[in-house]
Formats: sequence, C-alpha cells, structure tokens
Amino acid sequence: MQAQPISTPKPQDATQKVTDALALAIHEHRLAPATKLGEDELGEIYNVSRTVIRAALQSLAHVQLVEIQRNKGAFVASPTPREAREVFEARALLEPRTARSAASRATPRDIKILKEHIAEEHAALDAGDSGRALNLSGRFHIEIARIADQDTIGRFIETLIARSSLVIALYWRRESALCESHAHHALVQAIADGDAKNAEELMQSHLVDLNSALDLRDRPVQPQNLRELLQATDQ
Amino acid sequence: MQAQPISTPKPQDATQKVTDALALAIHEHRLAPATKLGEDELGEIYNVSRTVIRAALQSLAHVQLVEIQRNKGAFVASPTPREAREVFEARALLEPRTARSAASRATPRDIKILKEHIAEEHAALDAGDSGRALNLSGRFHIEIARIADQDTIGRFIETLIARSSLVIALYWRRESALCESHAHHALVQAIADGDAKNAEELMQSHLVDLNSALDLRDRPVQPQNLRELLQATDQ
DNA sequence: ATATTCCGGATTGTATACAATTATGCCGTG
DNA sequence: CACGGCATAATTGTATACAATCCGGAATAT
Repeated sequence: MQAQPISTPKPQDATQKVTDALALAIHEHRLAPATKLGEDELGEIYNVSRTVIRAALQSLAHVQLVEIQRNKGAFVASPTPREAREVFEARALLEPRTARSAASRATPRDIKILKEHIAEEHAALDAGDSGRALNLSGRFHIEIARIADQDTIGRFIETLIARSSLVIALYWRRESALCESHAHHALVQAIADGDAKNAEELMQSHLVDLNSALDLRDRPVQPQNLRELLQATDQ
Repeated sequence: MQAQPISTPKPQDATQKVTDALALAIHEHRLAPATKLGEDELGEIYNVSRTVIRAALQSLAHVQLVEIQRNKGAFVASPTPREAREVFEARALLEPRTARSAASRATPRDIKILKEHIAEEHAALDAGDSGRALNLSGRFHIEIARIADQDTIGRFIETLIARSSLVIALYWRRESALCESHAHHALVQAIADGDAKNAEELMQSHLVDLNSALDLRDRPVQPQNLRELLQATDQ
C-alpha cells in the first residue's frame, strides 16, 4: 500500500485534518458511542501512519470525545448518565453568562453570521440531514462564545458541546422534536437588540429545555463491544 | 500475583511520567514562561524517545501549559494580560459554586485531606520552597472540586489552576504576600461545618483577593526569546 | 464436561529512520 | 558597509520497525 500519488494533497498538517474528520463524524452521529477506533484501521482509511492517528486520538481524548484505555485502544466516548448530567450542569453554569456578554458585544457582522448559522441549520433539517443539523446547532452556541470574546470559557463550552453531541446520541428522547431553531432565533433577536438580560434568560431556558428532552435514567450503560455486534453478522 | 520485581523501571507509561514531570516543573516555576522546549533536548533529559516527548507536549498544550507552533516547536505558555484576566474570571465563575457543593458533600475524611494539604503548604513555605507551596495551594483548590464530585467542572478548574500558576509567575506583585493559607483555613472550616453559603462566599472573596494581588498592566511581555536571554550571558 | 493453562495472533507502546520545513550564516553585490 | 539571496545545518512532521501487552482459542488435566 505504498506509492503515494505524485500530487501531495497535504499542504497543511494531516493530524489536524484527521482530528477534525473524526470529530465531525462523532458530532454527526456517524460514529456511535463505544465504537472501537483501531489505529491501523483508521490509518488505512485516511492514508496516514499510525503516528498521525495516535496524535489525533489523543487530541480527541483530551476533549473526552474518545476514551483511551492503555493497551486496549481508543473508543468513542460513551458518557454515563452522571457525566451527561454534569455536562449540562456545566453548560447551564457557563453559557447564560456568555450569552449575556455576547449581547453586549455583538457587531452587525456577528448577527449576520448567527443568522446564517440558523439558516444552514434549517436547510440541513429540511434536507433530512439531522447529523449536520445537530452539528450546526452546536456551532451556533460556540459562535456565541466567540462573540462574547471569552476565549477561555469559550474553549470549555466547545468541549461541552462536543460531549453534548454524545449525550444526545445516547439519551435523546425520540418523542421530543429537535425544535431548537425557534429558541435560537429568539436568542439572536435578543443579542441583536443588545438585550443582555433577555439573552441570558433565553439561553438559560433553552438549556433547561434541552436538558428536559433527555432521558437520563441509568440504563446499564453499554457493554457493547464491537465484537459482539459483529458476531451477529459474522455467522 | 507474586513478588513485584525489585526494580520497577516502567510500572506505568512513560509519557504520563514526562507529562507530570513537566507540568510540575512549570507549576513550581522552575520552567519560566516562553522557555523553548526542544524535543531532542527533553528526550535526552528523560531518556525517552521524541515520540514520548511529543505526546507529553501535546498533552500539555491542550491544557495550555505549553504552546506549540507548527514547525517551530513547543514553548512554555506565556499568558497575555487578557488571558490572565480571563482565567481568573472563569475561576470566579466556577469555583464558588463548586465550594458550595463541596460543603454539602464533604466527609470527615475529605476534611482530613484538606487539612493535610494546608499543613503541607505551611511546611513548604516554612522550608522556603515557594514553588512547592504554590503547587500545593493549587492542589487544594483541585481537591475541593473533587470533593464537590463534579468531574467535568473539576477538570476545567484543574486547567484553570494550572494556567494560574503561569499567570502568577508573570504578573504576581511582589509586595503582596502569599498569605492565602488563612483563607484556605477559613474555607476548610466552612466546608467542615457544612456551611455551603459561607463556603461559596469565602471562595469568592478568596479569588477576588488573589486577583487583586496581580498586576495585569499590559507590559509588552513577549519578545523574550530564549536566545536573547542567553546572548547576554553568553558574552 | 468443565475449568485451567498456555500458546499464537493481533493491537498498542516506544524507538528509530527518513522527509519537509525553518533558521542560520556566508558570500556576493550594490 | 549594509542588504539580499542562496546553501547548509538544525529542528520538527511523518513513516516505519521493533518490543510489550492483551485477547482468544485450543489442548490438557481434573
């Protein structure tokens, strides 16, 4: 499996590309929690060496999107109900304040960006691409943190939203529709108006709504090894 | 399971050891901000390959203790005044609430651990080892987060305290004494009493005190390359 | 038949080798 | 003498090779 094509489509570092690709796949629920991420396997998929794969996996492990067990390998993280609760508690602690800040600082350009995000989210939903919609929905929250100009807290929020994607994959109640777009729209309006207090409250209630759409009863988690899944199809 | 071999050269993975060693060195201010961390150099120091060093550096970069510039190398992070302000803003947002939680959940054993931390801190100060005292002071805050049983927020606090060490190295006012031990003692008392409200307030004022002991006027900070520093002594 | 031990295959952890990029110093020119 | 371009050295990015550990099944003993 050698003979790299003459054209080297690697103008910038491969490890970041792999990291982003894997993160996106997890965000869009194409990689389910607890999926085994073998190094050789991934290396072949992305045509890079295990060195790059390992760096990417470690990076993802740092934001707790994957869990690395020594000598056992990397798996897509599978948050327990407790962890899921903690993630949303942390978001409830950080994001309302951030939304308040964003409302005070947002420029017209920022508003435009937020509205474009919502539009993309709608488009993805209409196209039936719920994975992409979910990802965009998360990036909406990250964008607010960016507008708030709080880099440190913003990074925390970023990791929380990433993990939220896993939480949603595991604990989302099917009955409740993914009707956040309305909340997002109202939030943008408050930010555009510079109404800090309202933005903070809207964000808070938005997060409460999200949380109430989860079913965190402790199902015995997931002993689902990839092997067990494959045994069914194997024979 | 029989007798453990006398010499345990690698009871656990080397990369974690290197990571911890470097983190400790930074926490104890033995490695100054902006110090270049060459891979070969470190590999020779710890007698491991660059593979291990790179993993450790990436790990530290993720918690922003070091900054990695592509094709240029890794440097001990050097927070700007803005970043320093953000770190303490984030701590003010997270830690009081965490202290409140800790007060509600602390067991006698937890109290004992906290008191031991304070004692160690005192001992280090008396011994003139201010680096170790600073590190222990940080671990005191981390211990509170552990008691609060909030793993997610606890990890955030951990990184914030790590960065605080760098902030202190850069912006600490010499005039103000490192007299936190008193505040820590009062905090332990409130937690031992289960007085959640008081614990929250004490933590808040403690952080305010810490922040006011910093001088965040934007000194141009950065251009200090290691080379420039060495040129002076070299000739 | 069941449980246990041991061996082979597979996967990860670490080290080394090679490629690419950046930094440094020399030399020529204006 | 100063400045810019080029060649060389040094450092990082990536790939490959070797070592250590773990998983699974088969053979054996009870």
